[in-house]
Amino acid sequence: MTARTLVWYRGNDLRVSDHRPLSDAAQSGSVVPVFVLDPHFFAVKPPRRGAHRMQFLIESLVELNQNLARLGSKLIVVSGKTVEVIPRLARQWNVDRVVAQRVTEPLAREWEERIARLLSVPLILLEGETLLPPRTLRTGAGTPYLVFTPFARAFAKVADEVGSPLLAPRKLPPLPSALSVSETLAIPSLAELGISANRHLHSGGETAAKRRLQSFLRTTLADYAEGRDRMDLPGTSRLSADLSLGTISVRTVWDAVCRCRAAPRAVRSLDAFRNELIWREFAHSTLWDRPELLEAPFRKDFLDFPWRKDDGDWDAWVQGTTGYPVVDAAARQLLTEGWVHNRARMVAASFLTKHLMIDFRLGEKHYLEQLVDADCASNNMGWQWSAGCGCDAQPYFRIFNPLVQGERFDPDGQYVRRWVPELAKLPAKYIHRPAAAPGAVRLAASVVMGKTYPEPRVDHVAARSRFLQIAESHINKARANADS
DNA sequence: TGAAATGTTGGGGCG
DNA sequence: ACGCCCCAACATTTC
Repeated sequence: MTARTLVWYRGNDLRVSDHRPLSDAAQSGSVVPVFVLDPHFFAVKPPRRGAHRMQFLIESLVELNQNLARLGSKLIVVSGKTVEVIPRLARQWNVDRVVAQRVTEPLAREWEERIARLLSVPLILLEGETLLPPRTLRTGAGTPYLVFTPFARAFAKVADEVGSPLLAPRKLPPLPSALSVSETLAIPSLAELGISANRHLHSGGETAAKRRLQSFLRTTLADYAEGRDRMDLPGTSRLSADLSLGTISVRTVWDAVCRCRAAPRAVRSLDAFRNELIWREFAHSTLWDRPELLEAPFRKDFLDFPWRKDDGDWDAWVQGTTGYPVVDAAARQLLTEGWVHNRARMVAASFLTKHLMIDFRLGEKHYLEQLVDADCASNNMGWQWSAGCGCDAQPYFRIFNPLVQGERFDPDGQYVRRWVPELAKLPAKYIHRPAAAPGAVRLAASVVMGKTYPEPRVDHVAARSRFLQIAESHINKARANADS
């Protein structure tokens, strides 16, 4: 009952509510909560996360520290390499065990293996990043699921194992007084990190996360089934960053939705949202079983795919100057807000990989750097799905028409108007296809193709048939090689 | 968690 | 009254 526990906060768990390591430690003696500010966060090598996520991280750490202080403790922030710092502190502070939340990300798993070897006390990993531990769901043959629908059915059968969220500990013991904390830092400010504050970002921290959840349940969830696809409306939960940094636990979200007393017409919406959470489970489960997916396509016939290298196309896609309004809106929203509507992510990813034929891994890396909600597993699954090479991906010949997607899911053009203001004065009829607008309409809207807004970088029909032809021939070739 | 091409059907205009 | 054409509207298939 007098054990001393180091609670190792890893960045996917920045909360005190429903935090199994913290609750577990609080029941068994003294608690030392630690977060390591690792130079890896600032490194250039993937999977680096960028400034948007760093702002959300810092805000979340500040609040985590406040919440721990309210309970009688505090967050100790130490700078250095995680794999060195945690074992050293465990030794220095003479802790009896280290407890942390399990992480899906392969690099984090490598770190925890190295740390476990260096520690002379147990490293205990507890669940919380996902609703169910990876490897819970297996097909009849004992293999991982390759298709979402059967995975979701299997999930439904054991969904009651998710359980109820834990309350935050009522009180935490103060930090042991003998503890040397000479090397601990104040949580650095953004300015100290050389990052200028971005007012477009949602605020981090546990309180903001709970507010977002409540507002979603109250105002958005009932119409989620249709609303989630509308790029121009706030029809989604906006909880992705919170789930990724763990300012709210996915179990808390799941539980809250299951407790919702839904009007009959809203049942479809509840199911649709739960389905999205199960997609997240599927992504984590898949990456857990196949960490190599961060490097290579799942489908073997996509190895050596003839992706194009074209700096001009790449820059246009990154900056939002492809001449396709929805694609450009998505690019600019990403750079500005560190968040993109899911429908726009799909259209942008499809455009990069199919119309421009650029390697999905470049897009995946760019998204990981820019997104606040940068989650390796979901990001990788999304990109491999879009490129058509993932597990349960859409077939390669399923190619989004960015114009049609815009007209269907941004019918008045408000999404485009917000992010591509040079088109704002175009009427809804032409806003998704400015190149097709009559000259007088463009003139009235002050749009000059090639001047105020770029000509479409590729022709949709031509790009579509180029991809179909190359993909089909490559896949046939790969299949023939595999047979022989 | 597509889109485009192609096929089918059925109502209405018209000779 | 009838066949013919046109063409939505919907269904199926192909990429």
